[in-house]
Amino acid sequence: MPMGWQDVRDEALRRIQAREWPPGDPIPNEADLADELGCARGTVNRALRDLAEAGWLDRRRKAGTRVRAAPSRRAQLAIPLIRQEVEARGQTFAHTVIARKTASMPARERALLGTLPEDPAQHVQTLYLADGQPYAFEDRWVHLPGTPGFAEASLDTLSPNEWLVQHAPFSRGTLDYGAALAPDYAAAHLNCPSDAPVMVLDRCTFGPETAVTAVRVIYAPGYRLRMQI
Amino acid sequence: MPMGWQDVRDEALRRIQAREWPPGDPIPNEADLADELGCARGTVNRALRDLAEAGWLDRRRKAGTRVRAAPSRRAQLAIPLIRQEVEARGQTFAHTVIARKTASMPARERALLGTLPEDPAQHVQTLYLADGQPYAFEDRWVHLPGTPGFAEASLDTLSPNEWLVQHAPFSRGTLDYGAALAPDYAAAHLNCPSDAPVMVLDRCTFGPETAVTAVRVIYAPGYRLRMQI
DNA sequence: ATTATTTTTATGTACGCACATAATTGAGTC
DNA sequence: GACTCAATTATGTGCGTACATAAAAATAAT
Repeated sequence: MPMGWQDVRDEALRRIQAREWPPGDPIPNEADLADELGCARGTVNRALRDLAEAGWLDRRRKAGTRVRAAPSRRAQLAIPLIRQEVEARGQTFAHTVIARKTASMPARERALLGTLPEDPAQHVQTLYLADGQPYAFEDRWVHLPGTPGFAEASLDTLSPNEWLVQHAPFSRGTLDYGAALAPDYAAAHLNCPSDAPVMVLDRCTFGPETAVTAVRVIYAPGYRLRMQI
Repeated sequence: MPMGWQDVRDEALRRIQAREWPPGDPIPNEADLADELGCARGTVNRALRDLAEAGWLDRRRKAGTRVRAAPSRRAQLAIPLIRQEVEARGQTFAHTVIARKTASMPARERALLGTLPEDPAQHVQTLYLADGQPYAFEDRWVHLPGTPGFAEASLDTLSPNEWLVQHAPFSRGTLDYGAALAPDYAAAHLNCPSDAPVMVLDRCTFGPETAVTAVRVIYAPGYRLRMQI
């Protein structure tokens, strides 16, 4: 029974964790390892590539493969739609569009997205509910040149979040979490005191060509962001 | 010049984003795509696997490959040592161990780690500084059976964070961020009012065999958690 | 019709080979 | 010694083939 790449991966990880391959040290090259473990170099390559992506190894052409001294492990955060987030907790999801108007984008959002003052934009405020209770308040600016159809879209069945995910191709973005006291305008909708500590998410989304949207999400008190290594 | 797997990946992503392959629909199989694009099936396989890992596609044996209707994209958060986090901002890093004593682990941490009441443990409180200013306050319980040598380790040069990363093999863990008002005991050290909103990180770490440590990190006001899609 | 069994099929993985590429090493030169 | 440039070498990638595996589809049995 030959070794699969997952077996090679597990064995290599064992040696790293057991300090047989100490931090900072180079490990044998792919050909030797393949020889030792009795598999093809391609198999070893895939296993080590996987460990490198997970942050255990540093690989450079010719320089070889080394065990990372300070393993900067990567946590993966699956970014779900708010609907999925709520429904995964077994609660019913709903949303209400509180305000929506076409206007010119404020300087802060323009700076984040790199858009022009004259670009048409739309401002949408939405409240997300879980089992009827406020879950998050969203303050969103949509860059209309990057989101054809949004200006005319009804947001009754699809939330702005969902509409954009389904209709606006997006390729990259940034997420920026912080803690703050609930701003007055959000606290009113979230049904919480305005001095409650809340998580605030600033998110920018870009399509392959142009900016899509800048959002500030203010989560209700008690929200937690969970992820795994 | 033949297509590399990254080219295939880009072309497939373009078709997804251009709705040539609409959400929910199956895409051509690997063999046909390879034929069409003029490359080997392995190349297509790697490209599509990559897109599946990034959340764009759903793949199942025999069922084929489909475009995800609701792309649950994944953000990657590189979890750095606090030292690296500080130094990356161009500030000097320092730490102070405020308290350290061997004691039995409280029920809350025991529940998180799944350890026994009689297991020896150590409690360490540390203040992390950036340019001399408080950066984060850490309240840590270390499970000694999973961290041989820690009980006797000096924490003068290496912070608990660094010591554990370098000496204790860890394989998986959980991260849990939330917002809270700075607790009194932390506010005193962080030099901030006790009603300031702060980010709180609860982190559990497990080695291949046994639990390693449970930490609560209270970041100074203004801390932001950044990541990218 | 329903259930059990076989066939089919798309993806998953492995192998061996070849060549590309980057970066270190070392030789040669001033 | 410092610099230039070529040889070396470990990883990165691609191809064609082969077989494994899971699950859908088709067939046979009840």
